[in-house]
Amino acid sequence: MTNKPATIKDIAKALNISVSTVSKALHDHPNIGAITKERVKAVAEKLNYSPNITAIQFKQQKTFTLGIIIPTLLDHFYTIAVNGFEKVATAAKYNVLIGQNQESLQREKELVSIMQSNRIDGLLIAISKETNNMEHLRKLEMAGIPVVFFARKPINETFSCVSSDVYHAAANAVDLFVSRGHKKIAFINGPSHWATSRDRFLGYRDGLLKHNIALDKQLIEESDLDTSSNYQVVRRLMHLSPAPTAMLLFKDYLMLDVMSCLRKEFPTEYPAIELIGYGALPLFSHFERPPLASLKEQPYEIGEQAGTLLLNMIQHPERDHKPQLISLPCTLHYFKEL
Amino acid sequence: MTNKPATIKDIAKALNISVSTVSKALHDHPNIGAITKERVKAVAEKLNYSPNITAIQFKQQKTFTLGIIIPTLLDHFYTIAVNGFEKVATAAKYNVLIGQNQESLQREKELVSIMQSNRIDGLLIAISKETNNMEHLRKLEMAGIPVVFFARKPINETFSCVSSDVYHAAANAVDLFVSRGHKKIAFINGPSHWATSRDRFLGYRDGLLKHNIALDKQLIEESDLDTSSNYQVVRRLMHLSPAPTAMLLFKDYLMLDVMSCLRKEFPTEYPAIELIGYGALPLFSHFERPPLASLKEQPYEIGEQAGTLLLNMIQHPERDHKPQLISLPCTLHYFKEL
DNA sequence: TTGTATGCGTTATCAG
DNA sequence: CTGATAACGCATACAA
Repeated sequence: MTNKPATIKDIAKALNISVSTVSKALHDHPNIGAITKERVKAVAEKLNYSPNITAIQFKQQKTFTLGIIIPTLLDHFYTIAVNGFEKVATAAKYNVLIGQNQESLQREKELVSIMQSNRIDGLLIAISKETNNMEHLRKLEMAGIPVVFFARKPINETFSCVSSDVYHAAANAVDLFVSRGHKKIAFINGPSHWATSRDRFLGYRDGLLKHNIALDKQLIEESDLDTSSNYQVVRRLMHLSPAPTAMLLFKDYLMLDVMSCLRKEFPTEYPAIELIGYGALPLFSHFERPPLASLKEQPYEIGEQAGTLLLNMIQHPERDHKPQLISLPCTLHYFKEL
Repeated sequence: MTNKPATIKDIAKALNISVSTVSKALHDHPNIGAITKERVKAVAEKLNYSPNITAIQFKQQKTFTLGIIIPTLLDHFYTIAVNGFEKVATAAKYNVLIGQNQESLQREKELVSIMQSNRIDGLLIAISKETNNMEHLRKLEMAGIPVVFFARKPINETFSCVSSDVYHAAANAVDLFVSRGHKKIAFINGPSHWATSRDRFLGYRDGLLKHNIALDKQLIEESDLDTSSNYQVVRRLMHLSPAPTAMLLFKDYLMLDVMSCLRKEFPTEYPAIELIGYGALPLFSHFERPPLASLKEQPYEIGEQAGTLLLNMIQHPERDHKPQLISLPCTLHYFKEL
């Protein structure tokens, strides 16, 4: 049949009443008689009526849609965050539009523009590694669409952000390394313009300080998060003398590359080297020789809290929303028995 | 400032011309003068005009939005399929709404209903493992919204479906096992009401037949795809005498559980057992003791083709769209040198 | 070549 | 308690 969907007009006609009465009846408006309401609802049911959301969106100037932009759906940290975000969004009757920037600023701008013309009510974003300029996001804010960052945020940018407490996590990792006798603890960090990289570094530095270990710049590297760069960095570290006996890694995905590189290119040294990453990927449980540990983050909760923050900004635009920084604790997750 | 976004009205007022002229000018309508077009576009630019998509959607009775429902974003097969789907959707100027049924029929129905009231123009779906009844999807079709299945489809349902050619893949896997001397080849399948399970079985059966190996029902199991079920099934197989020396597995995620179970509970037998799954997960490249092989599927291409099919149905509703079954070849991907 | 008028489905305001 | 009507932004048939 593929009939056109029924509208309130059809209901009105069927009952010989006005559309406004129908509209009110369907919304249980107080000054509509109980009998009328019932009759309207019965006909609505019979005609298989379902409100035309596009009309409502248009009329209300609200889409009840939130955007979330992440680097890639292939990283479980982000997909889990999406799930947490969707939970609070759904609970508040909002839809979620997901976009992947694929670590490209260009793509990210396109996505923001598409989402803006789709009239999203708010945006949650983990910026691409290329994103060195926040114009496209400031523009959104100017247009009255709140923006919340998560996981990644440049130093000195005044947006709200929800992320992991990577500072204390790094310090804890150093504690563990030191307690296991390590002195040459290398650190491979992520992009240095991110606050979340800087905080990892500070935690690492203060952790070493606490144990009276001098900071050795040679042991600190920065990866741009692709495999060939990761291999390069490991080679550089392993050719130091003495080479590090432990490494703190920006992310578990980086740790995977580090492990592969060590296994293939430094097989004799590898067994003595201990590694700690961030993320605690479940796949390590399938490894026969897992890394020492990983700092387990809370992506689901990060998504939830970011969503709550965003909804709050949307639902109370009149309030003054100072940028907030929220960080959720990480826990050391051991893959080996100690 | 958070000014209201500019509309064509504003542009018209600024130039003292009519809205229809503006509308046409912006669309490069043939019978608008070149000078007028330029002036309109200049003002549009200056006012930072961006069309109100909600109004267009409402007016055109089309949302230019496609839905895709998958079991979970945590399975890379599906996220890659989403990417392929997004590619063709984006190229055709369509947006994509992603939903996860989390293997729940209940949730799937909710998603379909939400997407329907959001007036999606078409739906691509990999049904949940609980989905034994297609009412909610038939309803969509009745409402004129085309539906295409992918990866999973019940036997005997007349929907279009794009999936892997699992039949030949299974036969190839059996060939490889036999060439390596295996005679006791177990098979752990997925839900038996899916065509994609039945086809795997047929390929397995015909593969054995070709090599004159009798089908042994004891060697055939069905998993309901959760870890504890997977462990149970492996235990049952390993307690046969003689136990199988090779196993063909419905999916790589199942293979991961099989490997863990074998490693933990059958450590002496494990090294002699060879495994082949479906999917060729990249994570196996990080394993020191990877499985024998996996049947590499083409999720990206599956997403693309399903998207193309769907767009075709949307853009040419007048044509008669008989349900099509498309299957894309798998290739044997070896993790070990043979 | 440009302008005028209409309608898409809904809600809200106001009048009865 | 119910009804008539305007308005949201845009595209388009039709008029000028």
